[in-house]
Amino acid sequence: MRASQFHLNTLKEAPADAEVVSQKLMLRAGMIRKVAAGIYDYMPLALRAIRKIEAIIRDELNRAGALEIAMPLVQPAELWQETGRWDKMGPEMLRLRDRHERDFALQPTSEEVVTDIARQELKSYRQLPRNFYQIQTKFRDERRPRFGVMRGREFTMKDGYSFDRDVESAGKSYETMYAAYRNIFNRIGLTYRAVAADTGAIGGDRSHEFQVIADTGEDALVYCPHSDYAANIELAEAVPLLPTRQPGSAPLAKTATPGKETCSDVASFLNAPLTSTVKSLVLACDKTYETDHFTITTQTTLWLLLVRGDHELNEVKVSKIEGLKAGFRFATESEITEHFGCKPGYLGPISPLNPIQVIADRTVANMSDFICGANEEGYHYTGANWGRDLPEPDIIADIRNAVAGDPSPDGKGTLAIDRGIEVGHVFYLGDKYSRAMNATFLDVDGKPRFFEMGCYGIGVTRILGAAIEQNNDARGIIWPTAIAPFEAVICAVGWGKSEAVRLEATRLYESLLTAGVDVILDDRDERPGAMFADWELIGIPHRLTIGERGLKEGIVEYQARRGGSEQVKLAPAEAAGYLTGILRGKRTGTQ
RNA sequence: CGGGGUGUAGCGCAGUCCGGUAGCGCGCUUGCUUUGGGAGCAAGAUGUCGGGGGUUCGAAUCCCUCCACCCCGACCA
Repeated sequence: MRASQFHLNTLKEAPADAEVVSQKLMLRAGMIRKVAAGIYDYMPLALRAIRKIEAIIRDELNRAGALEIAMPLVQPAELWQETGRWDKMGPEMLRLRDRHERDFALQPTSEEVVTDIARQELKSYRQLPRNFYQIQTKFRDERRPRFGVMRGREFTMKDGYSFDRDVESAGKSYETMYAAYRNIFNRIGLTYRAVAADTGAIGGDRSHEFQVIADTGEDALVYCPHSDYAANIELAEAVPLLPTRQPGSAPLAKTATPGKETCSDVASFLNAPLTSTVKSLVLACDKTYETDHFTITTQTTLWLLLVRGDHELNEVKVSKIEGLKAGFRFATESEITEHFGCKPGYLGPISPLNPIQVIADRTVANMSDFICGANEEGYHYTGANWGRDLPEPDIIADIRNAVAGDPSPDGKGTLAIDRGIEVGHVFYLGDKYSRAMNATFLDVDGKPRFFEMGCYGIGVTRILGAAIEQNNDARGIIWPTAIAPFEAVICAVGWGKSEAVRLEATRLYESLLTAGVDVILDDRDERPGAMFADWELIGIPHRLTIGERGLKEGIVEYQARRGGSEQVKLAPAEAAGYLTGILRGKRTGTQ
């Protein structure tokens, strides 16, 4: 490709509404254009990177035995009604009507359609296992699209689905996909971590997220540097920090703490460690039922949850506790005042105005001589002890977020936390969809059985954003070579006036093309500063510069985008070989 | 959806309080000079001032209304 025939449109300033670095750089590099909230044009540079990502995904999935298909973007309501998701999905699913007033949805995912394929196409256990995937546009009408392509409404996703005859075989399909995902992300060349993830209503332990490590990531990843333990913080077990309860020695004392409403304020006011305080959080569960045909009554139950003062409540863990599974919210201030006889900031488990179910974190349950609110404005208790000063908690459970420094649940060291961007997810579905849609095959005994399913997603366009979030500097993007819009650029300095530069640059360009290098020749006759700034912003990983000045000394210069300003001086005849050597080394090195 | 904010040239912004010829920088066009880190000079082109309604002799500016976009808020690739 010659730059004079390509479409480049770089900006010195990013549009004001761009927030994260990947969005700013993609807009400045002219890769994307915003058409509406969360909806973008992908210009030639971006599409080249997307196609490379897709090619790697196809290659690895095909190698792993998956089969590419294409399912419709516009899907009939009937299929979604079969699984009940037509009602469950809510406004995130964009619905539309055709001219006959029939309901359709723009697909946010394709479990229903692919299960419909399976129940019609897969009739015998002899056809199993089978794995279908597609790379296709998805639409999710996010409440708040943001971060450019990282959380768009329209995006490209690879979604795949496996069908197996039993749980054991489905486990193998899952492992095969997990391994394929590792190969895919290794080849793409980003630093990532595969972490155990929440399985929601399905249960079991077969759900892993592939997270690109970046400080700007929305997810927290808990891992053990000394073992292979790694989990999303939503799931990661937070072990009790006190092995057993020590008997308390301090007397219970009500202490004035005027105006001190947070644990850290109370701790510093009382000159006590934050770890000796207990944080009280009040949740409410609303249960609605019809008392008769005309009246709907709401019954609200309040729960008091206790975590240590320096810990945070984990709402995903809470949602798995019996009695809170149906859903919960934070109690309102008036509900709290009514129940505790005191405003938030001074709440505690000792003698609330009305009795309440108490759920203590496992660490809290072993604390002694702790500090908690006295249910009286301006006062806290010190020296509180379970059993002696208040009843044992009704429920003891892991309800806090793990924090860096916690012991690893596998006992092999101490946990650390990274932030990550979720770019892939493998998930065991079981027979949730096959059962709902009556999708069966005939097993070896001649009896119909439900398919055991798995689903596997990769956010193709999100990978672009994640790659940039992870790899950028003050000058712009730094693409991993495997997904760069071009592997290399030749900057021809003085193209317009120097015959020697034109000849040498063209010769080098041709020999790189012959060697199979994806190279762009910058023949725009721009000033060198402008060329360098453009390609550094765009993030092309390898650059060769040819100018009259260098040619007089018999050299062209090589410079890597990453790694500062060191230039390698090369004889023009050896430049192509030098670059292909680097690229070949890279290619084998990352696999 | 709730709260906050912004809409003026392709991009970044000023002008709005206090109504009176629509501006600046970047980019774009033409010419000359320049040519190894976003060139200089000169001459240009580009706006329904987000839309609609109102007040006024006169509205980017004041009033009403609608819209779009952004930011902050616990289901997600």
